[in-house]
Amino acid sequence: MSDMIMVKQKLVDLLKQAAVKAQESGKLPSLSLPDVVVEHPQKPEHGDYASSLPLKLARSTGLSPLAIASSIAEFIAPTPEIAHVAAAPPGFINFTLKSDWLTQQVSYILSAADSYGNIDMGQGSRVQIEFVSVNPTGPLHVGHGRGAILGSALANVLTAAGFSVEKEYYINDAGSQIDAFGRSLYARYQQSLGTPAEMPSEGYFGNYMVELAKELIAEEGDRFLALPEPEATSQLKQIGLKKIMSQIKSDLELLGVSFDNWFSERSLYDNGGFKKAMSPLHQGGYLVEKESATWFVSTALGEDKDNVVVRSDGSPTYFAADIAYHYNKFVERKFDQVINIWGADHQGHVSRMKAVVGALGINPERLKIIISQMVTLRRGGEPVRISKRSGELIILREVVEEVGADACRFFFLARSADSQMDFDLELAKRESADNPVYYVQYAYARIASILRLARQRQIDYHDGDVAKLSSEPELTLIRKMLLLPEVVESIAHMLEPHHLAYYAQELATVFHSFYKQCRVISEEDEVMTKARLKLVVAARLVLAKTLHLMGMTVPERM
RNA sequence: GCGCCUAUAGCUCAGCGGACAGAGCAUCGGUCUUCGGAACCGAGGGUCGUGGGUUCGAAUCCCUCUAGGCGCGCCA
Repeated sequence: MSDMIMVKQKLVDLLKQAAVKAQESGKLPSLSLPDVVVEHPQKPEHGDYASSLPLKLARSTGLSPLAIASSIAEFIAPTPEIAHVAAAPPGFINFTLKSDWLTQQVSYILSAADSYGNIDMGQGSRVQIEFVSVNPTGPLHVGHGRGAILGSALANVLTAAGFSVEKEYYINDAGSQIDAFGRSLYARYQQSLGTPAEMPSEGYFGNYMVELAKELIAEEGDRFLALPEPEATSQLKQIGLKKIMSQIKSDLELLGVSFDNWFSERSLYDNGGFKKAMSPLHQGGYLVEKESATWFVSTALGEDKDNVVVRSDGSPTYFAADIAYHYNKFVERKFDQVINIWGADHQGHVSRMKAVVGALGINPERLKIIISQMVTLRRGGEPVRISKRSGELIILREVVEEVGADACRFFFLARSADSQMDFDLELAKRESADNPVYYVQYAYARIASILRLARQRQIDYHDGDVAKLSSEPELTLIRKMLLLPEVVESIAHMLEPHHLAYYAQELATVFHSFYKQCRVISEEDEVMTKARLKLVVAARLVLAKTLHLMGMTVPERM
């Protein structure tokens, strides 16, 4: 529960009520109201909130927008938050918040503490967010890092928005690519032991496979050479998978990304989940036999082609597994909402996945798929090929170790998922001092430093009077702090965590500006010192919350 | 050929139906006796890729075209 975010909602309600009263009084014709939208005006002189409702009503009523604005404004009931309401040309209604209400919010933030910014939008409904889910056939690369950061930040925000969130990694431990991985590993194993062996054409040629083979030799010796090939391949595959997975796990940990659940694709076949999921599709007539394979007739649902579910050799496709997996998410585990974060190369699967979810009798609206566009990696302006199969791949770990997890997180979060981005390692290192990460974290370190001084001087400010905060830099800072719940709400609604990075930067700017203009600890003015210390503590809370939502650290010093 | 994403200030990007289009970096010019200058203040810089349309109102919605990226397997 948050008073702040309620202000916006409260204004919407006030506007609706005022419009109805205006209608009852005859000043407005009785028509059904459009959606009432309240937003933040760009210009401060237009107040804290504004609505263009009168402009929207102008056409249907035939009245001038400004006249409508005046009529409605007249009926806005007084509230403790609002200083004044104004009708402004061409037809806006502007609201300005009361200064004393604003300053009072500092106390509110202090009492809310870590929970400030949390809202009850989700009301505990269950959301599963599945991300990364990279095939365990090689290390993570930078693009995977983008999805990882996106997913974990989004999970943080959704949690703050009152959803019950579960983060999941889907392990593709079945299928032909995993078999190719096993055969590749076997070949490298043999080669390392001096036995000539040929890599499969669909194999994994990265150097990490050679290293993996050597590691296995060091740990297990040459005992697999004695086994028949299928047995050796199968055993090596299992051991290799485990090793790669633990590598992936530790790479993610380095980035500060964790999961609640690691879901094995193979388990869908082992426990009958696959068969269960197919049955509603059979019953719905969505599966047909064609060319001795089983197809999902997505064309019947408006797709441009059908998709094979079971191959002519009887083995299920990746798509089939995905169907079973989503059946498991929605039907077995009963998530209210499922969010998948996929790379741009999976974009073509979005519509058929939604189609199949619909065919399973689940409202496709409950499945949200976020596509994160490609990251192209550069070094000194030169593009670096990112391919699991090239020997020269730049792995995520390397990047994180070079620029740091915080910088990675901020950088990846600072742009929307659907824009592709270039990431130049040289640039990131060379310009690290200008990195916005430091700007934002510096604001936090400054706050920490002020509070250290206060502690050192043993200033007791618990009785500080926030009502003394009245200057423009102070109120500007408070206004910005009050936006956090709205940012959380907006991100939870749009599933666009990049707004966090912008908000963090704005908050830091406003704080730096306040700091420059308002001396906090002053020997002459004890009253002001105490009031401002309260403000600073509140600012620390808000900044820390923002950075934590981004998954970043808060440095006491830097 | 079809589908998805992108095109906004010199650069990197926000804004996605409302009031003169914003930020960071870069450029130029200012601010330092006290809490951390990794700071602050200010200036210049944009016919929002093109051409249509819808609307009282479009960077924002629809269509055309152009350019770039990614997909379109009985791979995953």
